[in-house]
Amino acid sequence: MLSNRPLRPKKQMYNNYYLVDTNEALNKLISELNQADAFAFDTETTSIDAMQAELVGLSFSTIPGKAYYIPVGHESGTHLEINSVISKLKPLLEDSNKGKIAHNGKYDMAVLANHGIEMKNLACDTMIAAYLLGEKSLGLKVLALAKLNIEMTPITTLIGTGTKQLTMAQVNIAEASKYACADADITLRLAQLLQPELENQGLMQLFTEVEMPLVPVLLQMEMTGVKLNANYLNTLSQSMQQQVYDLETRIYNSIGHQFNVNSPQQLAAVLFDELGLRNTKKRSTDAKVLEGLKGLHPIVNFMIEYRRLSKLKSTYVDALPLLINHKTGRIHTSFNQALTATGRLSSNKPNLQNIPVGKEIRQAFTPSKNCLFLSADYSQIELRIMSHLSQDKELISAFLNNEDIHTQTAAKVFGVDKSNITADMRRVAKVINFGVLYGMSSYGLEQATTLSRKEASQFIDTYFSKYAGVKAYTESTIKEAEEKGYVQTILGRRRYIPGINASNYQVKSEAQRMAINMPVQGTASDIIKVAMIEIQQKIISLELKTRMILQVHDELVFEAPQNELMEIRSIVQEIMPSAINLSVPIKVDIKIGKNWGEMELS
DNA sequence: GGCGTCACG
DNA sequence: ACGTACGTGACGCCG
Repeated sequence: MLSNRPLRPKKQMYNNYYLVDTNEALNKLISELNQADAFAFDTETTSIDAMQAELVGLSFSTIPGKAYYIPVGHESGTHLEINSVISKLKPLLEDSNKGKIAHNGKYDMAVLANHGIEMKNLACDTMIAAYLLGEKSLGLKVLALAKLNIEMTPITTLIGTGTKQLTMAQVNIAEASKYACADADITLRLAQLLQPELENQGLMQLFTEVEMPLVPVLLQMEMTGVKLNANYLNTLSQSMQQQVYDLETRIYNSIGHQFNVNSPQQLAAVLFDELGLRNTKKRSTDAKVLEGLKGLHPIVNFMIEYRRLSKLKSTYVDALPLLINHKTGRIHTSFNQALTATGRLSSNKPNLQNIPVGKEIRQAFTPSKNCLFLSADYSQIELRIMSHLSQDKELISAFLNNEDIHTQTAAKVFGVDKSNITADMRRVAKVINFGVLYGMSSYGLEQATTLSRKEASQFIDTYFSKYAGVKAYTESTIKEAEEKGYVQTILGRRRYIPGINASNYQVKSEAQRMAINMPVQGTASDIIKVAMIEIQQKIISLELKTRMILQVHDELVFEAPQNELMEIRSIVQEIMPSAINLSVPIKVDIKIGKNWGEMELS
């Protein structure tokens, strides 16, 4: 297949790039920045990790094709002294009337924060703009080629690769200057190109009122971090190590030889070939398969427990303490705002959005001295959103009347009065309610319950006859996707669904499920993002010491001094439910605790 | 670097 | 008849 890339030649980088290494030149640049409404900038540093990065230089651009580089941290060559540069730039960067344009501005803001600059007014982050526009690759260099047809020099040309890789501080100033100026220049040009596209696609409000104001909120959360009780985890690790060792021994004894218990392939050989245990379809050894093999051989229960323990130990108990920052003594996750297909955030290094529920691990997360944790989570937010988007009468009335939604669904699909719903019936109904959000199939429902395919199929039919609005909504959403090629949230966030008109059944079905789920999951994300921005504004305006520290999709966790607890509780209880108006009330549950593992409703 | 597995919402 | 639940990130194995 031929490349989609335009055949016209790459544009030449005609440009005026200037090195700023005298006070005169710096003053001239500052006056130019002062006269501009907005400017693009970029930082050069010694590390991709903002918490470790040392500032090497800054580049600025106010006019396409023209840029300046201020070296401040090169190991050789002469340049201005870093602190004098910082103090001269600080007023401009902290001026909230001066718009800043950057590519992944959260990173640059973190670097500046480490030099005492609290940057204000990130007006356009080109990485996030590209994300909202559905660009597949968000790197500056790739976007420059794709959107501007400009081929930029990769950083490896300057610093090399592998173990011999240099840092920017070791690159000579003239080379670094050209590179850094191009970054600021291209960022500015991209902003000028992408902003009209946002406008055309109805994404500008989402961009300027949600995504851009969210950046400093996330930065604050990342920089604050969270305290971790490493001593506790280290002790826990030792006792887990003993248990893991004991389980390994029992596993080997049960079959008479050793093997690598961590190898699914070797385990499959033991279970299916050697022991001849029931071998359904593939050679999967996942938890569900093991669950089905229970009682057939002693190894099965040992393996189930071994998997649980080794997962907790390797992923959390052992890994988390290693990520404690030596300067702050806390762990600092990184939130990715431009990754998911639905608009959710993601969290990495470490991922604090998948810490196991329950006391054992979570109690290791503790508040600072004299503080408590307060967590606030949206109750059944996605079903409430489904009721709003679908305008289904029965779903809406359930939430308006504060009914137990799973009990109501159970009553409808089982055809039984609410007073006669058993725990089992409610459990099935809960799975069905979730299934609706995912574009459920009879097979999916069968797998998630003990129902047969036929029963599952009947329940789905009954569900859609009782909640006709939901059925109509899923059908119209799929239709919209087929016609437009994308679906959207309440704030206009889009997800393009390329497979929606595919002839392949499987591709098409997957696309349909994505189309059904994204507006729901994405709207939940819109709502919590708005709430985060408003809560943070309130915290700042009231000069509270409370800090927002985590977001786990439908939950916010705060660290609050004892004497601010009641105030932050009422702020959160005021703002979260009213962040975006739906056709149904939004409910928020608040818990307070002395660690993340022992939170109690408040 | 892809795959299987499993932690979360 | 088709053959799956939606969205993530981290770990260990294997090649």
